[in-house]
Amino acid sequence: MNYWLFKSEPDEFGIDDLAACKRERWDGIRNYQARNLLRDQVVVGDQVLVYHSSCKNVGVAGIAEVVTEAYPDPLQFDPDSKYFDPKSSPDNPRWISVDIAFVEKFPRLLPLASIKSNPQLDEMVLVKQGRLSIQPVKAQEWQVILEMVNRGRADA
DNA sequence: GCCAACGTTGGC
DNA sequence: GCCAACGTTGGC
Repeated sequence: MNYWLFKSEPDEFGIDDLAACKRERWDGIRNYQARNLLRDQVVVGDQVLVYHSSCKNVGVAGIAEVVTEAYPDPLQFDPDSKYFDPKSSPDNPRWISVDIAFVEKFPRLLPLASIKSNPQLDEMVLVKQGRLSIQPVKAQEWQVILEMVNRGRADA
């Protein structure tokens, strides 16, 4: 079982949307590094930190679980979608998706600033290579993050 | 809205 | 295959 961090823009689709629909296709990935991780390493049962980016409060908002293998992202074939890719074709799809299911919304968002200020998380991909939209998370990093979230819970 | 970091494209 | 130009991401 692997741990990941998936980025979303809460204005488009955030943890609350996932909590409401329980399960959703994670689509629109248009970066090769992220695509390769989805294709080669993400498997059913993997745990995912849902991260909110490009918004007022950036940080980790909750947890989801991978519930399908990678399959072609249908948006790449839809001319009306902003994720349409004219260079892709159904017999040789370029982009893929997985489905994820809602697990938990944190009582409080864990801000990026808190993650950056924790020396135990210095090596996180989020800190070192912030732009990648699908990121591997080490088991140890996952633990540290959950501990930070749980401390916040106790304060609440 | 600015800007740094990074990814992609395309000419050569 | 290099590299300059350009586009995008995303924190602040």
